[in-house]
Amino acid sequence: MTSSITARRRASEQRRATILKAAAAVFFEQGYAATSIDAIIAQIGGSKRNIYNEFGSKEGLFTALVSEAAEEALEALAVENIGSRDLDGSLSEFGRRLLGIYMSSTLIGVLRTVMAEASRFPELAKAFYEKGPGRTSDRLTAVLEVARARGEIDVPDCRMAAEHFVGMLRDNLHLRVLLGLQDPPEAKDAEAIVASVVSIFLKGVRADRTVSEMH
Amino acid sequence: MTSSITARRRASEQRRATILKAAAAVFFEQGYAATSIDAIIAQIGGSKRNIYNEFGSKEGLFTALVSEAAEEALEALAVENIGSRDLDGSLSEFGRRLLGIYMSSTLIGVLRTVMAEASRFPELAKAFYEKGPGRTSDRLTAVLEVARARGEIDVPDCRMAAEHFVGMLRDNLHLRVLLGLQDPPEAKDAEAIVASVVSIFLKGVRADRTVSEMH
DNA sequence: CCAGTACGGTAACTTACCGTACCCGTCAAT
DNA sequence: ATTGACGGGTACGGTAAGTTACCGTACTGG
Repeated sequence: MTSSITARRRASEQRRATILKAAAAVFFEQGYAATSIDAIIAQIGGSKRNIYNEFGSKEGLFTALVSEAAEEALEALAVENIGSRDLDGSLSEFGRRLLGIYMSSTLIGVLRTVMAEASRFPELAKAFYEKGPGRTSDRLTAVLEVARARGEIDVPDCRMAAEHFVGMLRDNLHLRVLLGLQDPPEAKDAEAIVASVVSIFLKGVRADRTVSEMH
Repeated sequence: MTSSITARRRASEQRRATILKAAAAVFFEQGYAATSIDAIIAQIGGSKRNIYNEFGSKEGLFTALVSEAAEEALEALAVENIGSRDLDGSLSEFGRRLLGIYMSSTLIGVLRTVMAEASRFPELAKAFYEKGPGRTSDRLTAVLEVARARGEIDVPDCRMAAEHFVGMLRDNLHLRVLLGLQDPPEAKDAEAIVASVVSIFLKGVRADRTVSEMH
């Protein structure tokens, strides 16, 4: 009895996941308006009732897709506290994760569609920003403020510096990937990028030796 | 006789410009697929024959729009050589212009649509990148290499550093503007951002004093 | 074994829109 | 003044797509 109920629920979740996967492939490739429900169904079989029963409408499917994809991609950031080590280690770890996420095909697709549909789904854009890049900014700002309090760095505005740091990771390479002109970098190249970013940034914000030697 | 011909040509160019302006408003707001020719005509009056006579098709109108809008926005970068001053001045000037362009409503719209439609119009994405961000990278890389040859800076990879620099200008603030969550910064705030970026970057890449004092 | 229900497939309905054709007014040249 | 070309407005063909009505089916509970 209950087993059949849970079996049904499992099947339903399975269907839901299948739909979302196919929807991601089409929405993230073609954009919202150019994507047809038929195109999604053509990938997974079945009929449109599947989608309308589960998500109610095209908008419902799209918002569910973006929310869940963003959530999934971004949760890698939220797991544990990163600011516990020294600044170099924190920034490196931060950068590694951030770059990996930004270069993931999921987040590339989310970025493309969320930017494109920002005027049609403003609340989606807001939710995405706050859960992802906004939270990242907050976290990194806090890390920098601790370092500033310890006299390790010397910047007038930690938030601005934090935003510059994440910007360095979304540089022209990231833009080329977004534009489909290049594949995401291999792990080795990504590591080199993070090292370069952290090196320049750290040297750029570090307090002068005279100051850091004061304590 | 000839006066009427030139008058006609002027009128034609006027019409073309009017169409492009209205097309920009709609395409950049709604995206390619969601934009209807009727919506563009509704803004400027006239009939669709205007558009089809001038641009042939919806695709033709779109590619013409993106090409010309990008060209217009990006030509501010190409005017004169920037690397003639000292590095600080060059980077500041570079940053000022770049930030102004990236925050302009025109380029915000171009970025949104070019990213979204990259899979449908790959050659458009390529042309945009090469004329804009790619050229910027090249230019800045050259500036940095000159500075490195003079021993002013010390970085392993000037191109990578250049890309990081432009990335710093496209930080989370730029993302918020792209997502429609915030208006572009006022001139005063933009100046502060550029100053912060140049300060951190310059300090981050500057050669150690022991090295720069060697000559 | 039977009634009820919920789900899935077919297909139709309605709308939107690209691209084109037609009709009419306007304006210029002879 | 007449004629002809051009452009505005409208309507239409064809197609594509979002959404829903209808119906069969399979599974739940007694």
